Amino acid sequence: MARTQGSHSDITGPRIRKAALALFARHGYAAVSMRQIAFEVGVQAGALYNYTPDKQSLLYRLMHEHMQDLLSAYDELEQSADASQALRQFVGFHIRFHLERPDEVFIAYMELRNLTPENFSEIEALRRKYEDTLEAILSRGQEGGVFDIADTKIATLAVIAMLNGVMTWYRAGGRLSLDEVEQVYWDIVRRSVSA
Amino acid sequence: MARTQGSHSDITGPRIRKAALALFARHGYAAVSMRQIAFEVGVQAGALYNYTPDKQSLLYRLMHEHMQDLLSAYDELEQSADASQALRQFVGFHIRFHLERPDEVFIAYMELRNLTPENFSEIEALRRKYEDTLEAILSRGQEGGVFDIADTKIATLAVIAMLNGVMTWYRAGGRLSLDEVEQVYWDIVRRSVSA
DNA sequence: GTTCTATCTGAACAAACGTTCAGATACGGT
DNA sequence: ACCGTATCTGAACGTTTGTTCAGATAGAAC
Repeated sequence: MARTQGSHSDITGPRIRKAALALFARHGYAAVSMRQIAFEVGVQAGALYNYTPDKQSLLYRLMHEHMQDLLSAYDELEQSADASQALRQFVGFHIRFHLERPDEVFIAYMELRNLTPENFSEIEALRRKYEDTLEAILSRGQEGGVFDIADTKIATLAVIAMLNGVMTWYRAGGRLSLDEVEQVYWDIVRRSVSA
Repeated sequence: MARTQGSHSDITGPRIRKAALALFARHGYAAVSMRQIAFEVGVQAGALYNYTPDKQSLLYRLMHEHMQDLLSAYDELEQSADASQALRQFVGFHIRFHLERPDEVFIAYMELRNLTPENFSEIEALRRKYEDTLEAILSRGQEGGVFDIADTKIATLAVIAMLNGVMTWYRAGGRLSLDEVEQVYWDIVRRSVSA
């Protein structure tokens, strides 16, 4: 008989979040039931409530942790003083970080509307914080004369949107390697902002 | 007493689709019930089934009609033989067409996963058809030497992703007019592909 | 003015939903 | 060997879900 009760599973919590992540990404938050998540973990639905107060918090935590990871990972990079170098760095970082976490990324921007207003505000603030790091690079280059950008706010959003597009088609082992993808996108981005 | 029955309402069908469109866009397909849609129309849930065999078909039809509209609207444009002109035309068309239909656009690419496999294939084929029109322009310009593009397939997806980003932030009456938005994006696109 | 029929109501269906909780269980500490 | 407690089960709760359908109704056709 498999061990089913009593053991203080330090691993059940992570397993729940992992299962929820995969299911939310594939079917969408609203379309996934607590019972499906529980089944994936190999547990009854009631047991989930030892690890989350409710379904909404499960979603919020996934998104919050992802945004925190994103920001702290970028912070750990030592940014080049040269704006052009910094931009190249950003492009590479963004592509690699996001391609490594397709499920988190998908959720973090498809399930925003399923957050409560308060939760939404917090996630949105983190996202803007990330966007601001890119805009800072663009503004710096603009002032330094290495970039020629009509509107840095729009350019920021345009670049991020473009880079995010990678995730809709990139597949490991496909026609292009990660390095090639990075190179191609850097080519496009560089020229779209260069003086 | 309001007229509630018997009248062959040629308008109920469109009203159902309109309500479904708005609700799906705001809350997501899975989170919207047939009763909510019916309430919005001012009718009982059962009446919806005079106009759609099921909820899934309602979603599919909305997406299919949108993609058809997109393709036929673009076909009606007389495309310039000059690749650069054609690209500019595409950018303007894409931005305007999509900004005029925020709900349809939102659904057409957020609810793909809620389609049955067969329905998904059909919508996906239409989307690829649209993307191919852009790639044709880029390839033409590449061969003619007016563009310098490393990979036209990626460039196609990158441009469309970038343009789609407009819808996440543009609001009528905001800081920029539609003409200005179009101009800024054309600037970015032009430079990202120019020789 | 009667009949016909498309349209809608209102109730019903089984299934699934998120969440709660008393009770069973098995491990860690003693 | 025993206890204490964290963990999980299993059943239950009240709602809501998509969908069906017999019957009511009102406009169209004659």
